[in-house]
Amino acid sequence: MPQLDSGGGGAGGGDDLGAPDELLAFQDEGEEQDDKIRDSAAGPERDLAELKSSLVNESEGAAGGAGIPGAGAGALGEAEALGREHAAQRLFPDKLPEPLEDGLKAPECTSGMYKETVYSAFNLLMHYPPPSGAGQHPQPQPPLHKANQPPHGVPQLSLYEHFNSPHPTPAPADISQKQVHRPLQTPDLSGFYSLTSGSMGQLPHTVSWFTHPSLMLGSSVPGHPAAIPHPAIVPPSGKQELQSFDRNLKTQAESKAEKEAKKPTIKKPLNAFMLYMKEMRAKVIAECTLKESAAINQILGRRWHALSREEQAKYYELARKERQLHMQLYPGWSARDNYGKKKRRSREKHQESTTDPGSPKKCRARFGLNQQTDWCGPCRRKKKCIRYLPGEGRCPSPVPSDDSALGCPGSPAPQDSPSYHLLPRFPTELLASPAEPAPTSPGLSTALSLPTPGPPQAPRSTLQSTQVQQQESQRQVA
DNA sequence: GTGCCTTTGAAGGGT
DNA sequence: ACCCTTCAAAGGCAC
Repeated sequence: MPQLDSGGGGAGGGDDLGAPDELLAFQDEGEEQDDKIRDSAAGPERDLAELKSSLVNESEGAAGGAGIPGAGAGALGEAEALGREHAAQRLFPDKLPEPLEDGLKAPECTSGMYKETVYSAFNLLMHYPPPSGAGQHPQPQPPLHKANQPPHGVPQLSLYEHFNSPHPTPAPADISQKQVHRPLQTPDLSGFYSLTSGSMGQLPHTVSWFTHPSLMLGSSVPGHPAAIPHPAIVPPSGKQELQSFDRNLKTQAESKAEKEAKKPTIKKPLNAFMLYMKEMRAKVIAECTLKESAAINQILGRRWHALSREEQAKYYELARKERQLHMQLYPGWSARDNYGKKKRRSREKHQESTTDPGSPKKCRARFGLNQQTDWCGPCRRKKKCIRYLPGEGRCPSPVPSDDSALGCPGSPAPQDSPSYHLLPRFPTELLASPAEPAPTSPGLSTALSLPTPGPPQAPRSTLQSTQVQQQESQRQVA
């Protein structure tokens, strides 16, 4: 992310917040977190550490009251005291923290995004009423896919939102099969991610991950109420629920394959822009009376570029915390795990592009269209096939001050931006809000100040592509 | 019912 | 190191 160059003078937040620097910061998270904890900085990391510490001790107490062995007992003991104190305070707060989203949706509240710590909502999990068997030996739990599945249509919460939500969605029992393949330290945690000693070592500065409240609250943990789901865990879609007698008839291989199919998907943590979109989508929809996400996302993309560094920094920081939390929750998870789950198009697409004459690339080649920008009329469904030419890369996109500056030095001019070729699909009159002649927000005004639809600027556009565009425009009008 | 569209960022594999 | 691909959210739309 080039928008955020180094050298920001902000205290504490003056680090580079772009993606590469995020990584650096993330890699140093352990020390940073440790320092924050020690330095008593009132930040989310401290809350997390405190809560984790308190939960660790709760867990250990439940396991027999064994103290913390080893040299780290002292430090953890302090954290324990702190954590218990905080936990006790938060177990009976006068007022529950407001859902983050409410704050985010109000522009005037965005500055206080971190006033309520990211992980403070962990405490909310403690408010879940314990099951009847709480405190007793864990009983086999029925599959929670049905019972605890979020209502259909309920948008998935980000980690941040989830742990700040007063009504976090319940968890599926088998959060992931991954932990099944890992050496389990305790069968009680089989429903969750176990933390092996190796994975412990991966988190030297954090309390063992199974002390995370969402895990501690698992039904398998004595004394803890019902399992709380992780928002990134999504039960597999489809009708995989089988009757138990059916399962018994399955062969082992089948059941294995079935387990694979039933494996809940652990979603990727949201990046900064995704978090921004989640927050601003409703606002844009309200302002523009648009609902089509593709158009909304175009606007949001422009507004994202129009954001100041400080504003973007909030989301980069939020995304960093999401990734951090995600990493702690799922130490062995890889984004690769979800490859092919959304769409199995990698190989198919590859095959298609090499064999199917009707595929976008082939089609464009046949008609002499620009692979990046030209419309692909002959394609049946694709209006724009290739977004980026190999080697051209993405627009470095320094933060533009206005719409005209959306083009970047050394990059295609705005009118060559692929988005502009979507104008026939999302005409200006549609992107503009008829209910609001004058946009209320500057960002929106820049976002909506789209160029009028027209053929791409020469010399990139060929006559053919122009004709295709015109046809496309006529088709849209019709 | 399924996949596409559209955006940016992150991550992993390949070269 | 760089490039490419995929996925993350969202909801209308096309097939």
